[in-house]
Amino acid sequence: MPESEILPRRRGRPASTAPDAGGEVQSLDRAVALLRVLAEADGMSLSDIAKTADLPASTVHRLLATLQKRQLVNHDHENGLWTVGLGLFRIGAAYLRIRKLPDIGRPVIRRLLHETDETVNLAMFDGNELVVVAQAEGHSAVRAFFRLGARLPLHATAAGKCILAVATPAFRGACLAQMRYEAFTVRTHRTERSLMDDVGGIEARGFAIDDEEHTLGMRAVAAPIFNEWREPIGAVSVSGPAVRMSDDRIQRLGRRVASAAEQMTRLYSGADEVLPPEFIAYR
Amino acid sequence: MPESEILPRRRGRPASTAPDAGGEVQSLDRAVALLRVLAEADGMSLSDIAKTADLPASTVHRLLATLQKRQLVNHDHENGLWTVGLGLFRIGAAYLRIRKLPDIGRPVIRRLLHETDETVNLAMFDGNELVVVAQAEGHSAVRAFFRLGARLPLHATAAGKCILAVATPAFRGACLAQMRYEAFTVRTHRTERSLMDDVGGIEARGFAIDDEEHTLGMRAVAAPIFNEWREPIGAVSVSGPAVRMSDDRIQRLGRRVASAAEQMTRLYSGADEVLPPEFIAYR
DNA sequence: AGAAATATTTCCAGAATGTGGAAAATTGTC
DNA sequence: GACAATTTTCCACATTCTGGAAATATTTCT
Repeated sequence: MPESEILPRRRGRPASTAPDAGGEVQSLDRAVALLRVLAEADGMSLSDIAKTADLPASTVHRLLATLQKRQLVNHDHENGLWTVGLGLFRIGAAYLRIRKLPDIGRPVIRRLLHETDETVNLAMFDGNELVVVAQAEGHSAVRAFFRLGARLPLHATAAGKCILAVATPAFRGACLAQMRYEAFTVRTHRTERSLMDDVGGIEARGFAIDDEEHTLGMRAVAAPIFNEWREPIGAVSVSGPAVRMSDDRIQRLGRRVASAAEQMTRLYSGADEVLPPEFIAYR
Repeated sequence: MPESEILPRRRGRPASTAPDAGGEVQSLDRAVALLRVLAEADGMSLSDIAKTADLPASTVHRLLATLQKRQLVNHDHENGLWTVGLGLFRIGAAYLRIRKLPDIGRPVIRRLLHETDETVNLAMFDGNELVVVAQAEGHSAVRAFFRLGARLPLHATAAGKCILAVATPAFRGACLAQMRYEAFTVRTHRTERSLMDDVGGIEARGFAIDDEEHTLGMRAVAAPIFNEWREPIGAVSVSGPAVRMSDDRIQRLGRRVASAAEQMTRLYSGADEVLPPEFIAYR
């Protein structure tokens, strides 16, 4: 089990380094340009769009008609104006769900890696489980144990336990009710009592500790990340071999992880401006 | 209807009534299909996408490469997975017409969440469909069923039914004519008669009720939000597990949702000034 | 370790498909 | 009422897209 898993690398023929390698689809490229034009102004006539995009009206009309059928643009039949459609919003909204936390977290975990030289994981909580969505690997011999997309058990990882610690009592109860207490090592919590004794101390301390509970010889610390409603949406963790993770260093790393998590919470909920203003409107 | 205004009418050759008149651009149509696929999953490989969209891998690759150059999709060079991109979000978010309501509604739904401790959804109606544009999730074990960007069926949700209830007879007729009555649960309305019996009582009551019609075990209440012309532009709903939603509580929540909707109507139609000045510029 | 299977990217001949000028059908203006 | 402006459709032409196959890599067998 403690085999250092290799990250899933890219398969297939590698992309050439040429700047415009790969395909070029003219009609699609033009359609995207039209969407950009439409996004600037709210409601344009066909001829205005054609003029702005520098394309013949018939071509613009054909592209818009196709987009309209897919609901990516609206065409007001009263006044003939074209606008960006709800369908586009629907697709665009998926971006927040999928990419917001990883995009925000990447620079933070990168700095964490450089400071600690241990593996850093960023995991998202989807209501049932934690999923690793970004990571930075330490350069040591012992490498990452979770790969991108790996699921972290709530009862046997620092990330999972810190989520339990900050959840509402009702939600925590629901999680505990269906907990299966799979035993990964001899130190894995196997009863609710044992687990909750551990979890109870996390909130005051500010971070959770995994003391060889998932993998023998590995210790980790983690802290939760919140959204603007103060709901935990994920966690950041630092893990390394027990020989390097003395109790003393665990405390220092724990405080560092907690401050990194706080920073990500601030970024995620829009306190600081690192993302385009559109983010703020729809969080 | 006082429709004697000198509204600018549509100019140019009128569109034919044929359903698929106008242009068809295959490559663009396919690209939109790919975006839809990507929006559903969080990260897919090329071959998965090709399989799902039922297109040859080389074609998919060419389209994705074009979209990537325009930032509409991301391609992770580490693991080769494709996701929806920031550019897509930026264009979708530029949909100014749907921007005003979420901005206004956010504080209202936040208070609604704190008062009720149940999931609150704010959806916008664009004449064809209802789309969730903001939400506040309850802290309980049972969570939201609709996420941002989700489409709400008119016949099987409280939000949809309250829109039908306040629409003009002509518009309601048009909606009913193309209603497909998809059955989500055993309680979903499956005939126009059944649906309209329900809808008929909504206006007098002030709110609509979804009694496990979309999801078994879930009940919800909703009320419509109007613009300054008294046209319904969206709805706010509160939903929770049936065990917590007694008939008695449904009545109380319904009245509360109705008053929240009224407040949003007032704010939206400009009775009170709560928005920052820069907002005006975008209207 | 080598072979087979799987995956991504590029290439290219062939033709399907998109292109855009022109015509048709309207509304607005003088 | 004629003319200008605008949107939509039409259609001949060849540009542009298509998709099978090859190239190049990783993962999994044997």
